[in-house]
Amino acid sequence: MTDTVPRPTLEAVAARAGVSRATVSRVVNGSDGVREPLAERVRRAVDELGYVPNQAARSLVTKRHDAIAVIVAEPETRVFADPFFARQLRGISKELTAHDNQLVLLLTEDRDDHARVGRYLAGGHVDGALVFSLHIDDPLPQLIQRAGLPTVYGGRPDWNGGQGGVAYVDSDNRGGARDAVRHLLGLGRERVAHITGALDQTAAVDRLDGFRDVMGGADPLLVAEGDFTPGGGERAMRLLLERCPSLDAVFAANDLMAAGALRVLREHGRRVPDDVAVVGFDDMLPIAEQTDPPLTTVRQDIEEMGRLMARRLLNDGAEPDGLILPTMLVRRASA
Amino acid sequence: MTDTVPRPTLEAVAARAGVSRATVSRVVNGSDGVREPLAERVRRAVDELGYVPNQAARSLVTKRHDAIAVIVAEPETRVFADPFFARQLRGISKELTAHDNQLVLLLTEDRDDHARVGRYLAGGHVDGALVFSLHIDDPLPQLIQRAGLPTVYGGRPDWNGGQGGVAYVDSDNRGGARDAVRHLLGLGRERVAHITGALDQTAAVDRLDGFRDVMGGADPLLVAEGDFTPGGGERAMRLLLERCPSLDAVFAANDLMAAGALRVLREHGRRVPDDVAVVGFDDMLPIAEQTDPPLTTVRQDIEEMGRLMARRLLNDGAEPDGLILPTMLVRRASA
DNA sequence: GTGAAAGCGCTAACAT
DNA sequence: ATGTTAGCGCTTTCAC
Repeated sequence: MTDTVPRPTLEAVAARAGVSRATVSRVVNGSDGVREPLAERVRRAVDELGYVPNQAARSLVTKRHDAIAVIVAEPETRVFADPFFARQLRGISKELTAHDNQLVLLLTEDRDDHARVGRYLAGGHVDGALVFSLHIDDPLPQLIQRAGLPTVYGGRPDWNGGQGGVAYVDSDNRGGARDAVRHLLGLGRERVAHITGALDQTAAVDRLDGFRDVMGGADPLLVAEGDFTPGGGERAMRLLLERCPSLDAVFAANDLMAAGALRVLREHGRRVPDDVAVVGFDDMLPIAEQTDPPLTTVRQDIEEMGRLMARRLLNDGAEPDGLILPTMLVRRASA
Repeated sequence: MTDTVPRPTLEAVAARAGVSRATVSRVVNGSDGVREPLAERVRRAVDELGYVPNQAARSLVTKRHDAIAVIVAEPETRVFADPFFARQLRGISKELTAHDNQLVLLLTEDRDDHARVGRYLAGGHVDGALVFSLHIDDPLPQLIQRAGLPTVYGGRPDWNGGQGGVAYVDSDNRGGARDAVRHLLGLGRERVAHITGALDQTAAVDRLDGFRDVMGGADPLLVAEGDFTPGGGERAMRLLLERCPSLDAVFAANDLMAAGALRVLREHGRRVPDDVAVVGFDDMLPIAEQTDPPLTTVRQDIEEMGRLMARRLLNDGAEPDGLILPTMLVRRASA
């Protein structure tokens, strides 16, 4: 790494402005109590020297870092196959930026990474953590709790978080699923099937619960387990068609699977929505708009979710409980 | 932000091990020259206390941060509509992790952000920068150069970078485009059209150049400008169909536009590939595999690109020149 | 080989 | 209102 020219220090600015370091520090940090003529002199010196505070030195004494870690635990490539991740990141980034915080991204794929992340968090580089994509039984939360950092989870964790519970932000997966199924029922459909997501993620479980809320004790053969991938959606759709050829509607736990289902339906000569109506979940563009026919789906505001996670963390609004964002049914041609 | 328990310091470890701080420091940093019995005592003390070095204190003296900034300049939402971004990030993350470096993500959308980023880089928080998604005339490179940080660009920048040139990693856009067009010609197609990307990005320009390398002075009406979005692909395809109803092949500068073109073609009753053969660029899954018919396209290894960028930066292999990665034609059903 | 001591650049009491 | 001073926790000469 090429050496960078030594940057001016507080001392240098103080000398140039003919004041003490403390005064410069006050001006730089916007602390009041420096009279105008002086403050102005300092500001000029700062400009002339191109002074920028050394963050390491500052952190050393303040014990703050103005940085938070975003941890995405995703061993599979799933995250990278959809824009979800990028959207949340963007929401987070916006909020963090507004509060002058930096975003340190920690991507983890396997156990080794977990240890590394644990060490990093314990190392006191960041003021808090935002955590995503947890699967049931993920060891990460324990590591994080041990590090004793304020943390907000993205998506309802599967464990209660002990005494105080845990701070998280999630979409109203269950309510959204109910809306989807009710919409199908409202269309006059009678045999509504469901393709679940990977059931080791709470989002999948919650959407399944929503489906059941409305369908009650419907034929269990109308539920097929998927995994949130297009391939999984295809397999599940084939299975459903085999088990219940008479089905007239499908609610898939995400758009990717709905797209897969659409293909299988076409392959089997079923017209959508005439023969079978299809609803997805996410409103993930460009998927939802590009399917044939365009997908009716449940929209969740991913970016807002990211923003709110960051906001809670920064406000120490990280009160240990869940914040649930509303979803919205978006009608297109598939149902 | 809840206060975190004070963590043990070097001093504490030294006391517990009955040695000096200097010795502990040596052991912790793997410096040789500490005899075995002692070293072991220190290691035990570290474990027992759960000591983790304070990075701020360390940086203060070493002036290194073991962190690099990844800057994604993307005012539009394009990045977020495709998995490109996430893939590159993943490659970078892997490489960085292997070298015990952290990834600080800087997302920028507008001019204000640029100033912020400039300040951040100048602030000496990171040891280097990786920069993406530049558009022609982007002011960012200047800011970065002024900060004097080692930098590697993702994708060929449009400016020479002055004296020494500039370090970057890019796919062989031009060569890939040539392969695509030759493939079409090899299929016996005679009127090959091209839908370009946003021509303020070098990737789009290079792909267009590749097209022209092969097609020579073909009818200029066979080239329509797109913008890398599906909508842009649709518009361009309509235009092309209008101008040259006899076209029998299309090379789109990315898969998203190819998908749009496919829809328009179908809408106009042209069969693919029988009437019109279509080739995309990127091999962006799940897009390329999910279109109807699945897309023949030019694959670029995005993750590898990210990895190499990081590697060059860390090795100070940031020699000021370009590294071009090969592309590969992937045949599916559309051509 | 090991320890003592001098800072790195900054903030925050405490004086004045 | 401004300056003086004592560290923050670590690495790194320099003695021993």
